[in-house]
Amino acid sequence: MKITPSDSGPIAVAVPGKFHLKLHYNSPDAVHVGARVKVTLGNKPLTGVVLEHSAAPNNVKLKNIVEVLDEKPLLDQASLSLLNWAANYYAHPVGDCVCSSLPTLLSNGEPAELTVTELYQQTKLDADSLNKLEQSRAKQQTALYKALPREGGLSKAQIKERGHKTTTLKTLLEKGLAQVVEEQIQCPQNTKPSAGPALTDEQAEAVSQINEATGQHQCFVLEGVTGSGKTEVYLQAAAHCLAQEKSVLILVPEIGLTPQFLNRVQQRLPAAITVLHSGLNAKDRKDNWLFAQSGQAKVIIGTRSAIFTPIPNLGLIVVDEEHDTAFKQQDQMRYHARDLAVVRAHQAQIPVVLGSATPASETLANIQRGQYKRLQLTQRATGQRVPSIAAIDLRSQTLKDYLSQTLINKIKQHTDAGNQALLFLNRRGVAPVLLCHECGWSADCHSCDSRMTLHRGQYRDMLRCHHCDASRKAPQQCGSCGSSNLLSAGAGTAGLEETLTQLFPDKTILRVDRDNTRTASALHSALDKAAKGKADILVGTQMLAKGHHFPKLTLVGIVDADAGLYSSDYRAAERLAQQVVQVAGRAGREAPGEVLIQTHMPEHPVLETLLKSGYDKAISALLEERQAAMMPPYSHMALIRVSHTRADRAEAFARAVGHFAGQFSQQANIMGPITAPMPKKANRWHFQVLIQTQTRSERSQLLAQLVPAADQHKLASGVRWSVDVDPLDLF
DNA sequence: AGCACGCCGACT
DNA sequence: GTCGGCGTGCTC
Repeated sequence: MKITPSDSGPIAVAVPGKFHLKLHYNSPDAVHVGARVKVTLGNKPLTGVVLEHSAAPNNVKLKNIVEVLDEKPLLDQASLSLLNWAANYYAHPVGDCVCSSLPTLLSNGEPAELTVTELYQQTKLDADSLNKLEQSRAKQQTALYKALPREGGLSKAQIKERGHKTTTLKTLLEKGLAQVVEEQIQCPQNTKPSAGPALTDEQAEAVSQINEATGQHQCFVLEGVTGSGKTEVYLQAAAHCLAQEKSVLILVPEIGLTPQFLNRVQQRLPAAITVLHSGLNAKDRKDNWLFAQSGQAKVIIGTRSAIFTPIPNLGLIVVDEEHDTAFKQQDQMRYHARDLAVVRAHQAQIPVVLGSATPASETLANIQRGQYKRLQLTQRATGQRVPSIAAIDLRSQTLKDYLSQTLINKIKQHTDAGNQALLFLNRRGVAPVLLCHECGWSADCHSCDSRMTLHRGQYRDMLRCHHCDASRKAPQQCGSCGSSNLLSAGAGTAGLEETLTQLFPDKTILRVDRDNTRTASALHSALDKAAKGKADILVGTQMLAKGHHFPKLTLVGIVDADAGLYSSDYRAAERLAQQVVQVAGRAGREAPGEVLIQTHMPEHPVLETLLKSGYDKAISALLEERQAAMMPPYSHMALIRVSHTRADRAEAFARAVGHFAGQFSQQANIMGPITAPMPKKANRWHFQVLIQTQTRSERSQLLAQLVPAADQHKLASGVRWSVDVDPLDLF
């Protein structure tokens, strides 16, 4: 590892907050780059991180730092390089980026030390006393005495775990048979890993390719259908990495939703393993982070923020379910952890594995460009059949709250056979679109090549274009066939649960979505119920598509595919394709399954290709469309969102942002300002400006000038604004 | 981002 | 006469 010189004198310090220029201080004492220092900003005491030893800028008198908090660097060069790269790419202040990468307790300035706990160990006994104890009637005390180690010790929790009573411990302590030692807690070590199954040929090939890349940069895309054993490939590659004395970082979308993944890694790898996610309390988070930072933990499993963790001797990064949008941070610095994983692996010259059954379009584009190497797992390791997928043409069918008779009959058939049906609602983040029930026509913008979204009004519904801000009254008749039977896709499914209850009075219906399962425990108990087959019909959103096993599930109905196919959001079709394949993976784990997709547009190219030729071909078709339209990943976007309590102020600032953007780049395509899809939210008015460039460097140069300029603008006061580089949604 | 400084309306 | 509204500008 590179040794950072410790030096006194002027230093650049990362501090939290919106400072686009680096702040400098003077350090009378020697201090390492990456160490924390206590400084005062204005008259506020703050904890900062030393970014570099550098010459003082002109015309500023440097303050002295108050105190050096870390004798050794807390962040290593690898983490600082990544944070620097990210700050630049995502146009976010470095200081804020660096400080918020630390666990709160450490960014608050607490010492970088592991929590000290009390451990209990046995006291040495001479042969006589030991004999006496063993002969006595105190069986529980004897058992506990023998269970306690002589060196190190067990925590109270571990003692309880092993079935001893705390009162027994108390007695042992009183009798002087046990004693307390205080020690820093240690990263749990898996000493007896269980063996994994034999690999299929495809899995073995994938593992060997990853292993061959040890010590050099290569990005692999592990593409495998649900049940094809991607996890097994990660585990074997990780084991190989560990055998080379190197550490492994595994990123997962949400730890809470995949406890079985965590358990499996913990049981299988012969290493000290730690986890990093937002569900941990502050203390655990700090300890686990320090396990990783100190090199004690060799396997780090974490959610997106774990990408910034310093890990000495990192040898491999795995990103599981790489297509998952949870990897994109949606506030502060809007980074994508998968993309940063690739950057980090490149900087460290190590392999990275992106795993998914449905790789994101940009990932497939990178394969096509020859940037990433594809590893495919085509067979289900368990040998089950992949469920059949078909579309139901809704045009002119009688609908009962968006349910077709075809689907209702199928639900009856499957549940009567004692199996489960899952009805999937694709509502999240989808703006409703007006479409004709008779012919499938939809309302398009007259001046753009995009779908208009439907806004429910008090007197008359309005159509609005997200791209050019044009709006007009919603028509009463279809623009193609003249029918007055118009529907709003993406809405109108609210009563679905109720309708099902009426249709199937003798069946148990379970609804799982964010509205009725806010907490993790509520979700778990619901999923548990579902998995045990205690519900006949499941109704749910997103969360049901992820990682859970429902053994009795044989029918999946995608109720409202139109919301994805007709959406004005250019990514909606991709998301629908992913959801279809992901939910299909839930069906037929034991019995053969079937997936039915309700739509007014069965001839939609993405859907048709998906059903006929599979996911990859569907995304390829989609990528061709994007290339023709110069949409990402063939161009590069940055979305600037602006809000203010006053609409005129928000719009004026957004206009200024657009002007700056035009000034700083002649080539960039600047769209807006337009009103956001929800113009007034929480008493603030929202506007946005979309910037599109040919190259990434053009965009980052533009943003590097734009951000500080806009920040210093007169109109900036009272404005909240953010930059979203590579936005997932354009609203 | 905070936070102080500063200049104009409704209260003891 | 002041208390406090938030507009403006600075923080190494």
